[in-house]
Amino acid sequence: MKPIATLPAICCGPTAEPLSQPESEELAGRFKALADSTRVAIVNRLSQADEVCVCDLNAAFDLSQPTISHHLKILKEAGLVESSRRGTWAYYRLVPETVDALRGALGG
Amino acid sequence: MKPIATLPAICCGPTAEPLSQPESEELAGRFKALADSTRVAIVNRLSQADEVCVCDLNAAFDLSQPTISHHLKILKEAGLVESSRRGTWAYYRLVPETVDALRGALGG
DNA sequence: TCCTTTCATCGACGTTTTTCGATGTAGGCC
DNA sequence: GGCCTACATCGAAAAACGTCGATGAAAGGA
Repeated sequence: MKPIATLPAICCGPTAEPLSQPESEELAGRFKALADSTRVAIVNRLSQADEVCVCDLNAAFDLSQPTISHHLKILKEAGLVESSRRGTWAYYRLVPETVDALRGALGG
Repeated sequence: MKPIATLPAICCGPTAEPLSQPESEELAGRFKALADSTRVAIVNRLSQADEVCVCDLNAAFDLSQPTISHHLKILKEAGLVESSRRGTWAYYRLVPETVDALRGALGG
């Protein structure tokens, strides 16, 4: 999914204007990234630290390592998360701008 | 899904605290209701009027009437929408408290 | 009463998603 | 080089999801 350049259109607030179909799809795609309890929990965890090692996530959830990797990929493609490697380890962190934009889409 | 009694826990903001698994599931369930472009478009439409007749939604989307009904059911179960019947017609409207709570869960 | 209209529900189908084990890749250490 | 660790990717199985046509239920009119 392409990064959020400008603030996305507002979908649901009192001042919302009609959404084009591509805009609806874009918003739905980002909400889909949060439509899984594991991914919500991962984002929650990332929001409490500057960055988190994948190894910690693997230990924190009762899921296989490929499954965690899969969820991280979905979050990254949605632009909610970014990663960097240092040595053997991969660290993930939240992209606050995307979270903010998503919150803005809900109005307010 | 049970109605939002208190404000839900914050999942993703800078001040977020660890989420229990039921809390993650509850949040993910609400995001899932918005994880479809048709439902985003329906919510967008509802946000622009006090209430909307199902017949108008059927006309506005290039989908079958059962499909629209199905999406409305999902939105209603998520607490994002409520409905009432007057005569033969059913009218749906947004539940702003739920949208606000969801926005609050994203931090801010 | 019978017919029409509006909407919800049912049953089925194809697609997408979640999950796993197996395998691949790359870094660090001996 | 050889091996171990950390992580990503692949391929497959099961579950969930979106969609439709057919049917059901309830209201209004002739």
